[in-house]
Amino acid sequence: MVLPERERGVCCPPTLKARPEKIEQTTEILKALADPTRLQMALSLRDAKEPVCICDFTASFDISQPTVSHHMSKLREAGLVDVTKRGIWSFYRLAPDLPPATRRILDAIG
Amino acid sequence: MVLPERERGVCCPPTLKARPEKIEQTTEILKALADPTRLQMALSLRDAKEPVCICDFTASFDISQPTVSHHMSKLREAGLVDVTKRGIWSFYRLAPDLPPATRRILDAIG
DNA sequence: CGAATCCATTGACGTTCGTCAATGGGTCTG
DNA sequence: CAGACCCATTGACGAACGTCAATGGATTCG
Repeated sequence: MVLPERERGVCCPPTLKARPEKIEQTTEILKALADPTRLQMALSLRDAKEPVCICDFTASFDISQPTVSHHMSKLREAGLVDVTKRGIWSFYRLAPDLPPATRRILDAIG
Repeated sequence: MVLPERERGVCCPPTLKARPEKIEQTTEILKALADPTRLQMALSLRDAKEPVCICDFTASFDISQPTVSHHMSKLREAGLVDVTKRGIWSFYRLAPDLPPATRRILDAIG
C-alpha cells in the first residue's frame, strides 16, 4: 500500500468536501434507519404494494404497541413516511415525494 | 390513495421479509454512519486517493483529538475502515474488502 | 349509550452516545 | 537522553435513545 509522505508539525490540509448542511440532512436519514425495528419497518413499507397499518407491525414485532408508534413517529419526523387515517386504523406508506438522495439510500439497502 | 380493506380484530399478518441477521448487520453499518463527524470521515476516505492520517481530521473538524480517535474507532469496529501505522502517523482508508451491500450504501450517499 | 378496538401521548427507567480533560505509549529529532 | 510530536485509552458527564405501563382520544359495533 502506498502511504503519503508527511512532515512533522505540518498537519494538516482540510479534507472536507460535502456541504455541512447536506451532511446534517443525510445524518438525519441514517439515524432514522439505524435501528433494527425502524429499518425493518422502512423496508417493509418500501416493498409493500399497499399502505400498512400499525397493528400489522405490532403483531409482527416483539415490542409493545406504544413502542411501535414511537418508532413510526421517528420515521415520520425524518420525512421517510406519511400516514393516512381511516376509521380505526392508521395506514403508513413510504413518502411518495422522497428526495432522490434519500430514495437512493433506501434502494441500496437489502 | 387506495387503502386496504380491514376487519376489526383480525390484526395482523406478519410483514417481515429480510432475515433478522441481515437487518442486524445493516443496522450496525447505518449506526456507524449516522453521525455527522463519522459520515464526513467515511465519505472523505471513500473519495480519497491516498490513506489519510488522523491529524488531517483533527485539523479539519472542530472537535478534540481524542474524539476524532474515538469516532475513527467506531468506523473501524464496524469494518468500514482499516488502519496502517508508519512512524508517528496512523493512516486510515476505506476497507478494501468491503461487502458489496455495504459498498452500495456508501456509494448511494453524497 | 356502553363496550371494544386501534392508536398516540405521557412519564419513567436504564442504556448508549458524543464529548472532553487528563494521561500514557510510541516514534522521531536534536 | 530529553523533548516534541502523533495517537489511543481512560474516566467522567450530560444528552439522547429504546422500551414499557398507564392513560386518553377517536371510531365503530351491538
